[in-house]
Amino acid sequence: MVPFKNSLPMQLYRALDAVMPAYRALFAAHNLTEPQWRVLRVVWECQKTTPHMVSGATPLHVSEATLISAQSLVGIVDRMVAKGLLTRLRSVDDRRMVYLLPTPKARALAETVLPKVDAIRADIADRLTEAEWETLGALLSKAGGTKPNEKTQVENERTAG
Amino acid sequence: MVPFKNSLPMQLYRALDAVMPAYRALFAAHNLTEPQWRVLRVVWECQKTTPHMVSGATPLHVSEATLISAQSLVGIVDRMVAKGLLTRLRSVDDRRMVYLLPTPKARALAETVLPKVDAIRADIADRLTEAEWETLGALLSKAGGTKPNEKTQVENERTAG
DNA sequence: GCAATTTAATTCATACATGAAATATTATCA
DNA sequence: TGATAATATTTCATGTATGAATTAAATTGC
Repeated sequence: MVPFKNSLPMQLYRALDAVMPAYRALFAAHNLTEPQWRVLRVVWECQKTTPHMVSGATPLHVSEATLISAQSLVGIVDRMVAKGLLTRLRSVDDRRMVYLLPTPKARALAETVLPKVDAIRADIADRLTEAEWETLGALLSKAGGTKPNEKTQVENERTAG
Repeated sequence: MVPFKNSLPMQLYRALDAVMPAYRALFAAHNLTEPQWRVLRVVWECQKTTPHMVSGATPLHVSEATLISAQSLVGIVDRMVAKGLLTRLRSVDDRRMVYLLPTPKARALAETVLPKVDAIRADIADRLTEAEWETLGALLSKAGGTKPNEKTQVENERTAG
């Protein structure tokens, strides 16, 4: 029987434990939690890539892109709205729908934090070669039951939305 | 800039999202949460591997082995005690110390669940070859900045902080 | 020998995760 | 057309994570 600490979940959790503190410290320095950053990043990306297609940033889309459940998202967005980072806009066409929009403050914040996030990423990137990163990514998705070339759920939703 | 979804954290979270539901469903079927299972497993292992060395199962040890912070562990252990799975025993030598002991009920539970956990693991194991698993493990620890025989993050955090 | 520090466990406040269920709205089809 | 199903979001209850502070006991320095 595989020792507990060599199990796939524990190896994954350990890897996360190793890389996340640096990111979280950065986010905390900007009064953001990690989930809040993920939401901000996705909402910001949606605005940037499709400036006129506000419909991209529905809670469902953000939920899928961030791997944050819809229920969790409610509270996260609540707090971000309270902090003046997001606004909720209910659709007139389909009043079940809500659009999440970044405020100017949020956009500025994203543009401040993104380079620093990338700096951390670049630092971590040095630990492996290009080829190794590629192998790791492929093995991770394979271990997760997703064939390398197969589209992920998030991707499908993305292209669909 | 690396797309958000191809970042190491998101790849790790996706892999966890892919493998954990099966485990969590099993744990839930036995009225356990995932952290509770981790604690149970470690406490049970300590008992099993060193039957007379009760001192192995201190909260600190469990915290390090499970990657659960000491504060979180308090509540988790509280609930497990309430469910009759653990008993807390305070040391007479050093009254700051507590030993966590599995009840007979907990031991029976562990022996019921462990084979099922291993069945899930075996199922997942088929997705990669032996060599690939080894590569994945090596790359994960390398990506985490930990050389194979180096101490874990939790330990480092402690000694560093 | 005792003040200062360290250590182990815990508490507290805030934030997040999860399954189940509720709410409101729109789509389906017999 | 009107009951029913599906969809998007939210609420609720319970459990967990995290940083900061607390308590109690043990160790160290002087």
